[in-house]
Amino acid sequence: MVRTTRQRTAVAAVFDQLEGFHSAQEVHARLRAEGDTVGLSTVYRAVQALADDGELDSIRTDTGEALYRRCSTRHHHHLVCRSCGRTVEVEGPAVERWADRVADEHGFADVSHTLEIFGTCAACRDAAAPAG
Amino acid sequence: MVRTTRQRTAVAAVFDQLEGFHSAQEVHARLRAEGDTVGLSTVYRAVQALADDGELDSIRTDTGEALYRRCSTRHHHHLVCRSCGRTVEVEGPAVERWADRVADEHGFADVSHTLEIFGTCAACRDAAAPAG
DNA sequence: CGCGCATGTGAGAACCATTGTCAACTGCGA
DNA sequence: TCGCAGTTGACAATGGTTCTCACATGCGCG
Ligand SMILES: [Mn+2]
Ligand SMILES: [Mn+2]
Ligand SMILES: [Zn+2]
Ligand SMILES: [Zn+2]
Repeated sequence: MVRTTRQRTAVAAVFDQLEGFHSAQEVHARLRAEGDTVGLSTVYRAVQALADDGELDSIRTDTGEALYRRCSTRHHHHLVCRSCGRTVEVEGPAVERWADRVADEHGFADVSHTLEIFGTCAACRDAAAPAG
Repeated sequence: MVRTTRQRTAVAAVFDQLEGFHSAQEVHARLRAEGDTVGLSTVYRAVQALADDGELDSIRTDTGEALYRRCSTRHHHHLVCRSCGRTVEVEGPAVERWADRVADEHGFADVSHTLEIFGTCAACRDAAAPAG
């Protein structure tokens, strides 16, 4: 049976104040900075539990680091800025159907999928452009 | 300027004999077993170089481990069996266009994407089914 | 209200894939 | 063949994540 603890509440609260994806380490540091001490192990357990419950969405960076963000419960994917990390939730029913169909055609069952789109957002392109 | 060395040749050769995805560690062990000694660091550098050249395709496991496999040069995605790791290369031009369009609509440029489909293959389902 | 205990916590160690170091080695153009 | 930039590999270091285990505590129950 799952208990409501100060620590779990604090970790969940962080994601209410934060946009985009953040690592367990980042959440831990932020809590520390606020004077809200929560052990690193506990933060890891908390974000994983939240992700299992579907309250957080998770992705892996190129380096294999796990990032989490609060997300809507409905199935969706992410459009992520390579430069600033800004993310946009996107949906594509047609893609969903395509994935299921392709898997079915090859005899695969219990189908799931991961899909992420990467690019450089307009703000980051403007920032990089020569002034003037 | 890139040199042809015994080690790089050996690593590349492994992927000619192997189906599916394999880790650097795995490749290293296999070379060792064949009496073909190649340093672990060298194997890591070799698979990364091959991936950069587009000769190997790479994905990350749930645990963040990098896996590589020889793949065709044309853009495609993977349908992977959760149980045995068997993979099928799949293509979906419509998905490509959708991803580009979605990114464009949100002002993102230099767009790329990752897409993987997971499921249980027919063979694995048969194996799991009660005998008789 | 407490009690009891299953759950949760956290400091620190362990894990383990990956990367860095650097002296020795070698492919290959000149 | 020479010279050296590119390459190697034993080993150390990194760093994110997980494990350990003694201690703390939420909460159902009496
Ligand atoms: Mn989807
Ligand atoms: Mn694609
Ligand atoms: Zn951006
Ligand atoms: Zn299978």
